[in-house]
Amino acid sequence: VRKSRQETTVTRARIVTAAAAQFREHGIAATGLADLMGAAGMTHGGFYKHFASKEDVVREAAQFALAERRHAFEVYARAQPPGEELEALVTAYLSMDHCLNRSGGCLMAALGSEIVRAPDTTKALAMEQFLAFVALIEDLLGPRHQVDRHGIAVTIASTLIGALTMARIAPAPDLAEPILAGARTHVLANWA
Amino acid sequence: VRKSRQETTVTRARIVTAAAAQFREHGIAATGLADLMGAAGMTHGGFYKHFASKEDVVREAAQFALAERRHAFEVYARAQPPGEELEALVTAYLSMDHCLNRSGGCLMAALGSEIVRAPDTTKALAMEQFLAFVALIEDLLGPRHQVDRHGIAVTIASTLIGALTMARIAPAPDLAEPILAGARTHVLANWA
DNA sequence: TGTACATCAGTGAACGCGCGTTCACTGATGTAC
DNA sequence: TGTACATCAGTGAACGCGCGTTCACTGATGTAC
Repeated sequence: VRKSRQETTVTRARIVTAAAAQFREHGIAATGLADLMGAAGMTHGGFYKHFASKEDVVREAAQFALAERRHAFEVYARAQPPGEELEALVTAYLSMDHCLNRSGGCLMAALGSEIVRAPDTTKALAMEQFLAFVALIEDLLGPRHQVDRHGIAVTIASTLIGALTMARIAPAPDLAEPILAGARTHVLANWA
Repeated sequence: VRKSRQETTVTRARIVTAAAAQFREHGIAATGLADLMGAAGMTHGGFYKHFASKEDVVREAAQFALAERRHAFEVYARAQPPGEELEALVTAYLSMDHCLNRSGGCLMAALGSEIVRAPDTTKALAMEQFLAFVALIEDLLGPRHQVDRHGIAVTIASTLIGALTMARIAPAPDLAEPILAGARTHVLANWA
């Protein structure tokens, strides 16, 4: 049942999208190729017509998810009134919506400690995307911060990722909320 | 080859210690019971004389590792000259030593995103330990911070965990170092 | 433009492998008298 | 205190299962003339 070149491209993209969601929802190790292909609406056998190995799709899914999320945050932040961009980004990142939406949220918060053990090529690509996110924050930083803007942006990004991960460890939303709120309050108090 | 009650207790503790190191080094899903028991100097069959399931030893290893690390940080910090305790803790947590020592370091940074998917009992225990770490930081916070000390401590703890995780994603130490240094500088500038 | 053939996306069965868990067995330890 | 028996920590083989990967096959798509 050969498919046209255009259909093949679309199918491949559908697998990457499904993989990005499944990995973030259930973790990389816990997501089997059959789960992943099933979520993309296919059987597992066809996987190797698109990718050479599981590690291959992990790399592509990570790249896709990180770039997509960063782009969405950037569009959202830049649509805000001047001077409120950073506050909007921080508030959106640390929202209960984001906390509950693992499969569509930040891949670093969803898979951070699994990426640490990924092959170097995957880690390098994740680091590139992290630094691009840091660059976005740096760009949104108000003019009152003149020295070490990069260091401040690294700190803010780390706080967001750390706080969201901890909030998700909370076994109930009423324990998660104060973690998100605390981080939001103090990041904004210091830098927005 | 029955062992004495005392030996049995020691053996059980050895398994928990080995498990805590193996899980932090290689991840929970990637560590098999055979690896874990091998690291404790036994064969895998004896595992079920001490634990009811893998999830059981995960829970105990997490509890142990988090409590042990927090205790060590507390002892270290309180041994510093008055007023320098928080700076010492932050510096130690964000050191390259800690970054390279996954198997003996902070379990949240090593396994954060795997704990998110653990059963609620494990998540609850991890959250308790996180809040105890937050309480330690709150206690070390200087007297110039009077309002929302808990919120500040939550933010600092999140920043430490997030920054260490990101530093470990860096594929080389020269990319990890500025992340640790940036977070250290700005946490100390704001709150120490 | 039409025809014949090669290509290849997707299916579903099969592969070896390592996982968590169970079990029969061993022999030193604990207990009862 | 000594003896007989029950207990149980640890071993190593075995269990079923699901994993990543391979493969023969199908039939629509792409290509060559």
